[in-house]
Amino acid sequence: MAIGLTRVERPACPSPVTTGPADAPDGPCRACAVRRDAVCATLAPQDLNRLFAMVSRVSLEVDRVLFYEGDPAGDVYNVTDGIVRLSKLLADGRRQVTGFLPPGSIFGFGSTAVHCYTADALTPLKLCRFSRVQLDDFLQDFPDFGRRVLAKASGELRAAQDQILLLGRKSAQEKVATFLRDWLREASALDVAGRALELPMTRTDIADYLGLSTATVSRVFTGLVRLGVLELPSAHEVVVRRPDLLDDLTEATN
Amino acid sequence: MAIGLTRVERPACPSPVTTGPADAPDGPCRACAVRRDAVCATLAPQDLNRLFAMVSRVSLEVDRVLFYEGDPAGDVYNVTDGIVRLSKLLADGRRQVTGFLPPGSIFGFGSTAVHCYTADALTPLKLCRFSRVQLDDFLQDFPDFGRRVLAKASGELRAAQDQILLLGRKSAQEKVATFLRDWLREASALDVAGRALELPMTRTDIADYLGLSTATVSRVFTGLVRLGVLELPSAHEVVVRRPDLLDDLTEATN
DNA sequence: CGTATACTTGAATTGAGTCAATAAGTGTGG
DNA sequence: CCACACTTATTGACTCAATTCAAGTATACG
Repeated sequence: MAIGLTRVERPACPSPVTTGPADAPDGPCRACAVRRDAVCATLAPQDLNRLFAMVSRVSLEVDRVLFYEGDPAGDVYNVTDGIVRLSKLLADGRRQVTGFLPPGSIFGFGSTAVHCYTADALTPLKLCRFSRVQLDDFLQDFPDFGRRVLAKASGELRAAQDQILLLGRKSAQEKVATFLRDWLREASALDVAGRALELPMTRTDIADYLGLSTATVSRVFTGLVRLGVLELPSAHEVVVRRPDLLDDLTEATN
Repeated sequence: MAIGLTRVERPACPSPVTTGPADAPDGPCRACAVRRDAVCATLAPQDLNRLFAMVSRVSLEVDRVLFYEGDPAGDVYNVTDGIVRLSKLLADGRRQVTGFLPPGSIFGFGSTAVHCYTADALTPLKLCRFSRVQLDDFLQDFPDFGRRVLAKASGELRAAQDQILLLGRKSAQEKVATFLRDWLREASALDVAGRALELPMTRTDIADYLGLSTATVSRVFTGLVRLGVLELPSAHEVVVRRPDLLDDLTEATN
């Protein structure tokens, strides 16, 4: 089996736009889109204010890089808007996307001196940034906060193990079907179901996420259309006509 | 590409042997093999005693199952001796080994109602078992304990992401070389280097860990012997003659 | 010491990749 | 508003790495 080659160059200007706490919605955090999901969800209002006073808000345009694999690490991020793309590279340019993080996710915790993946903006992003030291203080003072961070971390671990199963043992069709099913689930938790679903990532992103080539991803997509499972109004929109069939295809029963 | 098929049946008797705290070494935990690595490492002696009073010690023979994927979850485990094998199955029997956990690892934390992998004994095992409720109490009372649990969890996450890169983008030879290098590193942290290294797992385990077939694993092994990188005194012993070459093979430079 | 299990190796097959050509969007500026 | 350039997606023809199938050989164990 040959290996996907997606060479990624460093863009000229990776610097994100940073602003202080001031520009956040009036009652800070009150109007936050991930108020219910994020690690800070169970903090009392006054504690939330204390946390908010420590964070800086970060905005990032599409494809801008937050940090590169190998950069010195020290900050923790909480996604409030948009989707973060995490990826790793091999020396010869082969890329593996390790995750697409929706709002409510945190990343960058972990105690390595350098980041072990690149984080960039799949869609326009808004993040809360705080330092590991600040995280540590909060873990100290608010056990429930720590519990929620641990819960997020173990959720990520669970997802990673599912991805390991997918990458190690599933066929191309099963991989794509699983990806679409999961994306559908995630979206319908927020969006309205039934309508066309937006796929913000490119075929290359999907291929690098599933350990395939773009050609194969494309072929499987058209195959699913032929089967009547999907419609593709455009390259970045999917209508799942038969969620039941899609589900069957995520895992052959033999 | 076809998919590895390793059908796994439920053995008749999966029940582990459990004993109370009583049978532990005299000053409990004092003589524990993972005293320095485990989550409990930084607890003060009296806190350690409190923790020890809560845990039950579990012993497991080779290939005995601790719990199955899908079993109701509720306990957390700390490996003190031996190696735990974690694996997941697809409906048709394809297996993916998601990890081999050495002493000092914890697993089973995470807040799902059921376990999302099977845990069994790759080698004779000794574990500390405690409930999630007890873990929670400890997180509440000892922030430093919580920090160490989080550090373990993020270490596992990092390892999982490395495995995702390996499964998604590496060739068979790169996969096997990476596996051997990592195993060597891990062992030399404990064992004496230079001598024959024990590989307790079968070729099937390795194949299911690397997303390959046993035939391919076997062929790559003999290939590495031909290259002068390895010697294989027996199927479960490796001597790494050229660690430098092995390292080069973990990732093609193009 | 025989029987089951695990490992190796060869031959043939195949799923997914590479390479390459077209098609379809997406902008940008005249 | 259209023409040009550029990127992204689809599709076909061919290739190849890893699989399956099938012996044959070691190894372990009761």
